[in-house]
Amino acid sequence: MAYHHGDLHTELLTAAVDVARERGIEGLSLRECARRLGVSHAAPYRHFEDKNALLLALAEQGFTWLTSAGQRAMEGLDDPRARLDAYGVAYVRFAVEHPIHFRLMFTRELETPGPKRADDAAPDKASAAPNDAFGLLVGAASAAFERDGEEALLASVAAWSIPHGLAMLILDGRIPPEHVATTEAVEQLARDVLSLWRNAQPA
Amino acid sequence: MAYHHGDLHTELLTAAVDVARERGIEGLSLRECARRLGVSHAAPYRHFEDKNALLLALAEQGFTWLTSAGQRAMEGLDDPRARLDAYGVAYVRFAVEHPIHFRLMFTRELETPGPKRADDAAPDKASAAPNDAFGLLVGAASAAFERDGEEALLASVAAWSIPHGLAMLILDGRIPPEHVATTEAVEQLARDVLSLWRNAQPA
DNA sequence: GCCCGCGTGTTGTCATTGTCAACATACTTC
DNA sequence: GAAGTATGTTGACAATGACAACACGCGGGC
Repeated sequence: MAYHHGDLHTELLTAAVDVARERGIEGLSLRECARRLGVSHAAPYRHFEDKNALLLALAEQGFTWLTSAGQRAMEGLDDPRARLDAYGVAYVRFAVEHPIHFRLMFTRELETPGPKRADDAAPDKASAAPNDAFGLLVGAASAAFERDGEEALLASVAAWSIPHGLAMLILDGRIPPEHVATTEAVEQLARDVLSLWRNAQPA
Repeated sequence: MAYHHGDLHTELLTAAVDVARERGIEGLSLRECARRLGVSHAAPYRHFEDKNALLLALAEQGFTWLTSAGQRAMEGLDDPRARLDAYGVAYVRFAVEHPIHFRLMFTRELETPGPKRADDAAPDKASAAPNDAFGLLVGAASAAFERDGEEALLASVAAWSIPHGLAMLILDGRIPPEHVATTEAVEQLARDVLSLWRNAQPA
């Protein structure tokens, strides 16, 4: 399994993130990744079908990490509302700590690989990770809002929109710098925003 | 002023949107735009310094349109809360109706042109449009939340996050299709999400 | 012990693209 | 009518994504 580079597959993933951090996602190129790892320009194609596949793999990784972060944040909390808030804060924090992943998870026109044959046994392994993260949220939101069925979905969308929007705005530099200077500041901002909505208007 | 193509400058903008709609933003190329307009591959460079400048122009156009849409939506409304909600619904609607513009306005690593000389007289004309749209929101949010100064900013961020997050999620196909099938459905969804938060939790 | 096959990596190549320089042309202004 | 400038064109170059053909080295079957 290990050959020239130990594990070129995972090294490509981390190299891609490095390159994207320096040059932006648009400026990411497979050839540059290969160059940094000291392999030839075509080597990546032995591990990823094409550039899009590598980006998709990063997005998948991001969803997995996000799910873990969410679970960790809610660990030990019982109050549904507190759990939902904790998830929200963790969500924003994740976005700030892994901006490249987060952008790839969402911002991208998701180009599903396009199933060559529908009769394949593998049941959509590719899109499992996002569903995990979303499922976690739906559960937390349903409990917090005490809704079921269609209304639970609506509540989930609402509960998702706030941290998602905040995260996006932060990543796009739309929030004044002093509020996003440190991880602590970001968490505080997320908490403030969430609580502002909670107490928004009794009527 | 009008020459070969009437007004190649604006035609390039609309052509770019067309191409982006078909091939995705990543797949947009200046050469393809030129091809469609029947001009040579270098013609666009007489109207935009480079590809990034064209994208920036589209983003600018988007902010202008968004500001208009927001103003139109709030027109005739007096209740601050109603005004803020109207802005939110218009915001989401704008994103759905102009997805390419919206993505370019936000999703993009904003590459400011990088001022060659700071002593130039023009005071940042490029970034005026986003500030208009944001200013409109800050006003509406401050009024609705009855906050001032630093707290008003926080309220604005909160008020911005919801429609922004919802819009992003819709654009990324994360919302079940039946909720985004028509413009009416989208507006209803936006209204529901906003009102859900308003009545979230009295305590 | 030897051979074959396959996973992995390399070299070479092609079309597309962003960008620039040099050149050409039409409209404007005096 | 001439000069100047805005607009377009042609031709080039380097970088990139992607593919094909080839090379190497390790495993299993005889």
